[in-house]
Amino acid sequence: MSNIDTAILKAERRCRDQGSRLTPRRRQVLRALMTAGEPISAYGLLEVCNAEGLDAMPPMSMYRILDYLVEQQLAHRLVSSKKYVACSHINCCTEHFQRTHFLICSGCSQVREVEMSKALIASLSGLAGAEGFHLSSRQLEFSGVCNECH
Amino acid sequence: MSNIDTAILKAERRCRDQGSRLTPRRRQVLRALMTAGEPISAYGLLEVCNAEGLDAMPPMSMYRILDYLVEQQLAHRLVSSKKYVACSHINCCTEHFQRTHFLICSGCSQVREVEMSKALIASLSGLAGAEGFHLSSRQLEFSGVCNECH
DNA sequence: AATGAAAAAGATATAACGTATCATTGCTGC
DNA sequence: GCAGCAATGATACGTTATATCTTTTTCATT
Repeated sequence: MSNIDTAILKAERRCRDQGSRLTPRRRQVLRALMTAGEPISAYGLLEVCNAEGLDAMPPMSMYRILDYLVEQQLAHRLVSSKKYVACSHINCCTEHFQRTHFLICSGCSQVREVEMSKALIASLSGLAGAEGFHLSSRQLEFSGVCNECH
Repeated sequence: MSNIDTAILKAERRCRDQGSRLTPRRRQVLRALMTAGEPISAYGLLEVCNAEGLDAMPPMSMYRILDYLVEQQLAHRLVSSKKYVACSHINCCTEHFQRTHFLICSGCSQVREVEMSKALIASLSGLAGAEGFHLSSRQLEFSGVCNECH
């Protein structure tokens, strides 16, 4: 059984535990997202899914499904590139990180999804506090270059 | 002389020093941006400018001018909201920060533009390094709530 | 099984954001 | 004034995202 199949099973369980369902459409999108293996746009996913023979899905449905997957933390939306990635931690954890960041390689589009250290959160909150702000961002995105591309 | 007028003068000087010009159109957009006082979209700015009586400007021109202003660091683009703000430091510094972050209040849209501390940069770079990445982001955006809205 | 409420998905239209390309205008140094 | 370059205008189109209404599916209850 492939990694992806295992992940789908885990995702199904997660949805059920949350009182919702990983429907066939949602499963199809999640699988497409995992298969892509790199950030992909909503319309890119649409193309992939609609090439798979099932009836054509309208954009609205794709956005709804992506919203759902993001809500369930099975996927993430990268605001800096307007693309989506499957969560890297579907297989490894029952609970998702509270705060995450993404290191996005501008060479190869590879994305590393990393938990924020307590120390980093503390220093960010401190900085914000000094300016009279209470932070609420749960996700940060950094662009950079990975070792291979460097 | 208003703050904005002073800033325009400074901006003009900055452009001249860079070997370029703050043309009437560019000045008009920069002034509109400063007058708005909060993040505003390219199309929002277009409306403002086109309401001012001069000939209508096409979207393309607005984007070009915004690109220019961002390049000159007279304005910044907030990727998380697809909006633009005038740089807060036109009046106070000759050189702009190398790295900046933005604290964006989700209550009142107020934006605070802050220089990143060396310590923060160091801890971010460290984290990225541990993941085999070399950071290149020069701008981070945090959403949060300001004291007044809290 | 029939039924009704709620969740999900489909259909259609349109809004919002952004860029490619080519033509025209205007500034600047000779 | 005129050549060359920077800036702007005009037109068209591509991409991303949402509003709204309808239909289908699911699932608990009778």
